[in-house]
Amino acid sequence: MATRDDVLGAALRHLNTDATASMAAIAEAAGISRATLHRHFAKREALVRELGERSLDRWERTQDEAGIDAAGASGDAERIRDCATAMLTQLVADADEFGFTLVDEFLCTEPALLERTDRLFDREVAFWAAAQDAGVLRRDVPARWIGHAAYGLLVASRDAIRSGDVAPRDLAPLVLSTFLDGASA
Amino acid sequence: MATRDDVLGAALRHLNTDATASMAAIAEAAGISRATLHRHFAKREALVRELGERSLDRWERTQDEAGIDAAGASGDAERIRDCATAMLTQLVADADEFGFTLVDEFLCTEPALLERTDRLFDREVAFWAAAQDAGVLRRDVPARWIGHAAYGLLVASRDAIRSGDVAPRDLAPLVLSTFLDGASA
DNA sequence: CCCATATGAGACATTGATGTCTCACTCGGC
DNA sequence: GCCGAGTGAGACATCAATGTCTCATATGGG
Repeated sequence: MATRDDVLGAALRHLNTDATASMAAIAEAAGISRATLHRHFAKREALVRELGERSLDRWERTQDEAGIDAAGASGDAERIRDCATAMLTQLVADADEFGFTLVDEFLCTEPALLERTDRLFDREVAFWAAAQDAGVLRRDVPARWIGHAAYGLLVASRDAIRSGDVAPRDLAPLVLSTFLDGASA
Repeated sequence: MATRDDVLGAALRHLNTDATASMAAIAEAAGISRATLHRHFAKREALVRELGERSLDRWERTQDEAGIDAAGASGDAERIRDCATAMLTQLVADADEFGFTLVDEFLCTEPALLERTDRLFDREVAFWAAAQDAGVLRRDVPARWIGHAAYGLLVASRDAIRSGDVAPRDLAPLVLSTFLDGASA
């Protein structure tokens, strides 16, 4: 018997390959009937919203485990650099796992999720600002732009994996190094 | 009387704010009736596909006008750097105008468009590879990754504009400088 | 002024997905 | 062996969007 979490996992994997999949397709991918899927999640919205929540849970956990608040507050350059490295490395893995939530249309119209996204983004931006203050990141660009750039590189990393251009294993250092040092020689 | 191009333009602008807009919504945004919209584009697919084509036209034109083939073949570092700057600056504007085509689900499932996208991407990657050979870009990352990273930063630029975090006018230098030099101090 | 063309309004059939419900089955524990 | 919770299969109503069609209108050129 498939547990709710199993179903959620299968749905996530399938939506990662086709973000517009119908309930029927999701059920089939999860190896259960459409009726059973509806017993777990009354409406498609509820399923997708829950995946969105989990994605944000993961993002928040990644921020927590990297300790961005404490690291930012410390003002210690070395510590901030390590923290950024740890967080981005984990975020690359998260982006791979939660792929479709990065760009999903529906999730961008869900006020509750949107607000939480903003909160997490702001938290991250505060960290980038602290990194600027500590001399780890350049000060001549807005901290919010740095946040967007990091997001963009995560989208790029997902794309690189999907198109088979980069092995998942090599990706994190690539993203990290591009984020910090750019593409210039 | 709204010309076909007017309709296409209005559709593009509206789809940039809501990529899942119905034909009814698009018609209303274009200031015409649903019937007239259907006279211009028999099916929604046809409308979106044409916008995809135009987006690729623009991408190709931007590559052409920047002269990436000749610049790449020249092997001249200065020339390549200027070319990259010109192209990326234009691509930021293109990404703003053609926004939704960057991430649209449907366009990613249309074989014809997909193939053309690949061709243009490959062409650009060849230019990045030439930039590596000329010592303009670092050689320790795959050229294809550089291509993905550039794409990711375009997504980021669109995001930054939409969320109002960066003025459109400031965006190009920001993207360019982040692409080349990264976020590091 | 008249006519041809393009349009708007709206009816209509179709389609695909959604969400609800029933009924029969099966498998595991008692 | 029996019972009950969970399941699958499938019927069913609903809904939103699509695409087609008709007809009345207006608008602009000749």
